[in-house]
Amino acid sequence: MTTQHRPASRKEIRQENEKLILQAAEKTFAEAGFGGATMQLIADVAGLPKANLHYYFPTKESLYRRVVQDIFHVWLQAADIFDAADGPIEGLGAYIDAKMEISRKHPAGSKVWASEVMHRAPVIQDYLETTLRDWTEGRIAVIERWIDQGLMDPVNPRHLLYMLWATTQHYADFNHQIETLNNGRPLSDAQWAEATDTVKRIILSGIGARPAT
Amino acid sequence: MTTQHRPASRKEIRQENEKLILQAAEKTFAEAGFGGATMQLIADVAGLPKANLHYYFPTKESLYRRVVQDIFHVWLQAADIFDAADGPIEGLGAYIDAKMEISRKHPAGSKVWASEVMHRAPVIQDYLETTLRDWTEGRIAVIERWIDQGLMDPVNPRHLLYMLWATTQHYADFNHQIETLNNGRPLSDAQWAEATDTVKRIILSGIGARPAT
DNA sequence: CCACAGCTTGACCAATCGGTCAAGATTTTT
DNA sequence: AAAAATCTTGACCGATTGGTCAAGCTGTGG
Repeated sequence: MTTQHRPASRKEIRQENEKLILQAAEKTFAEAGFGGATMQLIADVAGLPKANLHYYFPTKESLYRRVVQDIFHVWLQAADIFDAADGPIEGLGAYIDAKMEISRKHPAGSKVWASEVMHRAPVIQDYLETTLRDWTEGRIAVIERWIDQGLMDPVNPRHLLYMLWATTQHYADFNHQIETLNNGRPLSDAQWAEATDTVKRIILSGIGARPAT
Repeated sequence: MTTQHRPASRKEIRQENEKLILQAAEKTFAEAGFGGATMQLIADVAGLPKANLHYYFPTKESLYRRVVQDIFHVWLQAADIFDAADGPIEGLGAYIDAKMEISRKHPAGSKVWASEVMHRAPVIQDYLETTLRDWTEGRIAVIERWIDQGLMDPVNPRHLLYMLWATTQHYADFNHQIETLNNGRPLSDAQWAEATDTVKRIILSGIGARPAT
């Protein structure tokens, strides 16, 4: 039972504890919401005394802000696949794959984001108005190019994007409902594969995507 | 300024106040979450003293439970259209219309539901396991019949349903994000029509829906 | 018109929460 | 090895919250 006790340096301690706290905070905020989560509960999940949290993050709001920002950056990265593609089948297909993977592996992050946006984005409104808006316009331009190239039917790109977000994030945000309707069991590997496949097939077929020759 | 003061009878007073409180509660729970909403704030929105809320609803949780239950019943009603249809184009099309309409008119209700499910349904888990499960199985059977009749491609009906829920509810739950990406303005009538039309077209085309002759 | 049942409300309370603080432990720097 | 900087933590505090209560108010049925 002699666990190798931390020979940790200062920087290591800081990094390790911040990570521990951020993980506990993400989970707790996702499960209880901002108002329902307490610093004491987050501290318990992280295995640290409450006063220690306030040493690293002065206020509950600053901790929450950091959690939401981190999630947002993970989301943005997931979209690089989008650009490297020659057409909608490859690009949108890979994007759906990536977002479904995130929904499966990190549902808590998705829930915190959803909760933040549902409450009118009190802490990340500026991100919505700058980074997200720019990102969205960029992808819309890509989709419009595909349409012009005859690689897909002329559908409204903005609403297509919303549909992709809605569908993929639904598997994270509503995972409890989906589990309940799956007889209380989490989706198996095969079920996740079928979900991803169904989503891809309906959307790609729905927009009349054609392979880039 | 002499507002016709309540000649109200006992029953009328009760109905009127309960409705007032439930409306204020739905709005407040949607905006702040269960933990973030306070009885005092709900009372202010309703224009009643806080102690009066506790007269009609003994605890915050009982008020919240009532709000969620009411929303759930509205949702179930919206699906009657589903059954009366001869095929997917008519049935799913009408269902999408109905749910988009609800998302536009009552976003608060959708948000409360989403929040409840995201937090693992602490108060309506039994509904998920009974009513929602039965409802879902029923609709899956309808869709499977359409597939057998050759009215649409053989897609997994369960994931198709999730896709419908995800997409339509997204316009309510994430209305703030959508508004922000629309230059801070709510969607116009025309934009709502285009959203609904795009969703219907992609999905109905995506599942290869054919008219019932 | 009177007695009773239902409705209203300001004042109040115990519990909990976010946040503070000072004293001690540990590592780094000089 | 001593001084400085950083990290840890139990005890504590003011503010807020959900909920209570008793006294007064208002329809209603006899």
